[in-house]
Amino acid sequence: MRYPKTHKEETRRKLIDSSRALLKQNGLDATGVDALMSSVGLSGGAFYSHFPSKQALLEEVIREEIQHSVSMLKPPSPEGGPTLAQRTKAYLSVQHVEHPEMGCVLPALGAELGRIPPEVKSIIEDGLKEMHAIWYDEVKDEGAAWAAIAQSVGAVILARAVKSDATRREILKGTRLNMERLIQQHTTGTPSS
Amino acid sequence: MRYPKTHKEETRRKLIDSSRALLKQNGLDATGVDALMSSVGLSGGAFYSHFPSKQALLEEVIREEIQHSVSMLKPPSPEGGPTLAQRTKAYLSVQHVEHPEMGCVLPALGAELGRIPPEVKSIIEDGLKEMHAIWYDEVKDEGAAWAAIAQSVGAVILARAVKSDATRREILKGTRLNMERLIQQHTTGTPSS
DNA sequence: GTCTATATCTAGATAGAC
DNA sequence: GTCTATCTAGATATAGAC
Repeated sequence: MRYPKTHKEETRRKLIDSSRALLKQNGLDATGVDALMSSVGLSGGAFYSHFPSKQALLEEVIREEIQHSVSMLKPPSPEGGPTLAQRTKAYLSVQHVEHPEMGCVLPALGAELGRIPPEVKSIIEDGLKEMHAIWYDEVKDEGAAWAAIAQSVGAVILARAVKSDATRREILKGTRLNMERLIQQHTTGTPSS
Repeated sequence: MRYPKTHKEETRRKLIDSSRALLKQNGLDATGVDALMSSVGLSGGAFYSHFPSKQALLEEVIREEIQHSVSMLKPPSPEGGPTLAQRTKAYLSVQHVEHPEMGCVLPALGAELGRIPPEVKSIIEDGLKEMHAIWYDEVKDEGAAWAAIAQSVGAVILARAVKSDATRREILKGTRLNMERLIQQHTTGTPSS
C-alpha cells in the first residue's frame, strides 16, 4: 500500500484537532472544508476520505470538545490539584476570553449550539449534566449549580462582545467575585476536607 | 414620482423589523439578502436601494436590538409596572427560550457578537453598560450586577442548546432561583419603596 | 423604487487520474 | 489517500429596463 495503515488515522486525528481550534475561533458556518483541510496541508477534496460530510466532522468535534470541557471541570483524580474555585477563576480570565480557539466550546459556539440537529444537542445535554453534577457536588444546590455554569459561559461570551479591555475586565472581575460568593455561601459549614 | 415619499422609509422600516426577527432566529451568516427581502415581499436586488451592504443592515439591526433590550430591562417610567425580579423571571422563561426571534439579541447571536467589527462592539458595550447600571441600581454591587447579566444570557443560551424539555426547564428554574437569591441578598435592609 | 438578469465568488460535494 | 477538475447551489453585489 502507498500509505502505511496508521496514516489515515493520523491524518484524521490531525484534521480533528485542527478543526476543533478553527471552528471555535471562527464558528461552524464561517469555516469551510477547504480551510479545514489546508490547515493540515491537504486539499479540500481529500476531506471526504475521512468524513462523509462536514456535518459528520462537526458532530465529532463537538463530541470531543464537550468531553474535554467536562474533563477540565472535573476535580483532579486523587487530590492536590487546583480547586473548583481556582479552575473557575481561570475560566473567567482574560487569557480564556482572548483565546477562544484554545478555550471552552460553549462560549465559543454560543447560539450556534441552539441551531444544531437534535442528535448533537443530546451530546451537549449529556455534557452539561455532567458539569452540573460536578458543581452540585461542590455547592449542594441544584439551582446554584446551574447558575454557576450559566454565568461562567455567559460572562465569557459578553466579555468577547465588548470593545474595550476595561469593560472586558470589569465583566470578568465582577463575575469572578460573584462566583466566589456563590461557592462560599453554599459551602460554609461544610469543611472542604 | 411613482412612489410617495413615505414609501421608502416605510419599506426600510419593514425590512429592518423583519430582519431583526430573521437574524435572531437563524444567525447573521446563515441569513441571506434574498431571504431578508423576500420576507417583505421584495426581490433581492432591491435591497441595495436601502442599504449599501448587508453589513450596514446588520449594524442597524444590532443597534436597534440592543436599544430594545435595554428598554425592556429598564424600569417602567413612574411606578407600577413589573419589578426587575419579575422582568428577569420572564427573561428566564421557556417562552423566551423557544422564541429567539422575539427575544433578546444577546443570547440569540451569542458568540457571533465576538466576531463583529469593533464599531459594532462599541454599540454592544454601551448597551451592556446601561444594563449594568440598571442592575447596579437594584443590587448596589458592581460584581453582582455583571453576574446577573451574564447568568441571564448564559442560561438562555444553554437552555437552547439542550435536547430535552426537562433539562431546559431545570436550567431555567435553577437560574431563576439563583437570581431571586441574588436580588434578595443584595436588597435586604433596603426597603423597596 | 423595484424588477430581472447577470457577474463574481465561495460553499459542499463528487469523479477520475495517480 | 490525495490530487485536480468540476458540478451545483448559494452568497453578495451590480446593471439596466420599467
